[in-house]
Amino acid sequence: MLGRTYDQVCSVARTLEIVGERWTFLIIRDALLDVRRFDGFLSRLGIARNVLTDRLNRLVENGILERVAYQERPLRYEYHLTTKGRELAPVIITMMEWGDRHLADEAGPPRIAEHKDCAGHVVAQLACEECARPVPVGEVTTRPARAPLSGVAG
Amino acid sequence: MLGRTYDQVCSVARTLEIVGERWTFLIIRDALLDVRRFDGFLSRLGIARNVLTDRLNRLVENGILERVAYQERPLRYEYHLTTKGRELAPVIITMMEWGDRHLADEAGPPRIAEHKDCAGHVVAQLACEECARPVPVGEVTTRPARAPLSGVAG
DNA sequence: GCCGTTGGTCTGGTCAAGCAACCAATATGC
DNA sequence: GCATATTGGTTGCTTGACCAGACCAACGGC
Repeated sequence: MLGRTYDQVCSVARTLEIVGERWTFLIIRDALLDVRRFDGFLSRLGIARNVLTDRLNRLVENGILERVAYQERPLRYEYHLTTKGRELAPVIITMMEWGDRHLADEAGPPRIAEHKDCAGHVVAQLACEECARPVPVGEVTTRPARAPLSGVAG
Repeated sequence: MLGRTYDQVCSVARTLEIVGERWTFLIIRDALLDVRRFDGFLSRLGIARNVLTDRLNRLVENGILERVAYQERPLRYEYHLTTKGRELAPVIITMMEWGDRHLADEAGPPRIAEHKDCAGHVVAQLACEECARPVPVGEVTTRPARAPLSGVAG
């Protein structure tokens, strides 16, 4: 992120180095809503052109987006989410839910997640593979998975 | 975020305005690991002191952290997560999982989430309230929840 | 009275973000 | 053939965020 990195042995820090820059999450959010072209991102986000260029390039470099030609003469590309990129949807939906719960205005949530198959409401949750039940935030801890090499971060 | 805001009717954008700045997610990650003092964050993160001051103040203003005095003379505060702040844990765990899946090195994930009660492995997942089943990323859409006022964002 | 601890503030330089102008390849209208 | 529009950028300048390090302040211990 920002050229300098967080430089930590931590999957959260590593993830943020790729998607933690300003605008990046919103670009991915829009890509999940089927925005694909430079102009589309530009007009929806109100981002500076050079910054958008930079973010799209970085996302392509990191395998979140891929460039797909949609016409020759002039050669033009669309930016499509890869599988790796689409797998960021749970992160975004989880943020959306938190925002809905804590930052919504009177009108309620602007947008809701839905199950394609049955139109049911989709929620993000933590689940225990042992108990096979949803786990409330208060019941989660984390622990180091391997011998702590440097003792830093997690 | 950055003084200017994303200015969108979108819970993701609103959330990012509060926690989307550089370092903020890592501060919350550390707070979830029971780091509470200025020096603690400072030494674990390698963040500039003035930036840490700024981020802690913003998190307190936004009700993610609260200042709790732990001694008088000199008056010293710890920074504790509020409930609102602790509810960001699913966001961070979801990012951690994505990083584990896509960015881990040979040694595997540095840290894993665990259910306090049964020591089972905790995973983040999307679930349908209708089907009461986990929902794969490919089966989720979002739709506007109210009449689209401006037609922008979600 | 001096050092160490904790939690900052201040300063000055670097680098990212924002904005507007410009560029390039092509299609379209006349 | 020339002007104009469309799409997707690049360039250059300005502003402002981030960084490192110095400094400050309140106190405890010796």
